[in-house]
Amino acid sequence: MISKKAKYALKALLYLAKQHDRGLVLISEIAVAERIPRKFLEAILVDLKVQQIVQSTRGKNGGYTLVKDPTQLSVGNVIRMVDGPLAPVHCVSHLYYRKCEECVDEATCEIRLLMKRVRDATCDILDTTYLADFSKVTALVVEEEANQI
Amino acid sequence: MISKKAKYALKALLYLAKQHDRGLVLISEIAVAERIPRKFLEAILVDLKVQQIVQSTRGKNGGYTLVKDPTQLSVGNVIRMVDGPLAPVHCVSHLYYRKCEECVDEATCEIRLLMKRVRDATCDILDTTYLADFSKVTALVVEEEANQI
DNA sequence: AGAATGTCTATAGATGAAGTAGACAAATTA
DNA sequence: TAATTTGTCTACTTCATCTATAGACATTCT
Repeated sequence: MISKKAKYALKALLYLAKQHDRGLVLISEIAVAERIPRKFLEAILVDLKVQQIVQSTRGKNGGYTLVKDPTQLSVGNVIRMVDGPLAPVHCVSHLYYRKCEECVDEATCEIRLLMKRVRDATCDILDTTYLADFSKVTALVVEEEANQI
Repeated sequence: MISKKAKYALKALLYLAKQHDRGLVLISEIAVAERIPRKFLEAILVDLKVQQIVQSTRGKNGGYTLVKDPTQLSVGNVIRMVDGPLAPVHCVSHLYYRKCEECVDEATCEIRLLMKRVRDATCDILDTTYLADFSKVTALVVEEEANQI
């Protein structure tokens, strides 16, 4: 199960991707549109800013924008930033690998081999789906590209 | 991430499956062999008993056995019993379905569609892998079948 | 100066994970 | 029957994490 925080982060980023051509977007606008508790969203956006996914400007007419290209930012990426590993057990995670304390022999642990298949299947999906792959976003990206001509 | 409890449950059941021909197995034997805290394992086994996966006898020479056929008991089944849904979000779970509170329109929610793919991929693996599919267990099942001739 | 924004620090309640303690009940066997 | 060996039941603890909320503060624009 992914956390609400990760779901909120995804929705917020997707919203920003949709509005990308509009420039800065208010926290409260995102909060209302995506039904995310405002203060909670604030904290999430700060995290995403630290990760250099979004950018912000303070003061009047301030707000947030996406900095990372939606065609390069995968859902797996976002979830990992917020929730940590996608893998069902640490011992099959690539980026968050940790040995199981109780495991007698990792090399022959059959639970591990099974979980590795689950991890791979999950990552195959989430690491190859980018924000731009969501239809509303794609439409805008295409539109943007058209404008650049 | 699956819980330690679920991992312990799996390991304990796999151990019971391996020892199936030996009759009753002590909690403490499983605990030592699989490095599971004894009292914690006790609680897990009680749960599994309620779910009618295992059976127990009290008193001297007591212990636990697997009641359910290892060729019929899937890993997905076990994890669900302990941890609940395999799906990454409630709204794509079959057995634990729940609407997302914040979701504006479930039918067109693209995060949901993506998560559904993840759920399906996960379940495809875990619901078609049975305890008997683990090599050590299979070996014993085959052996048992041979003995029945 | 004042309004509209994001930022920072602190806190809090609920929940669940992971584990522990100890009295109790049942079965065996000496 | 008494002692021993098992599983059972109830209760508790500890710790972490999730999901927020409150409020003062800093910055920018007009």
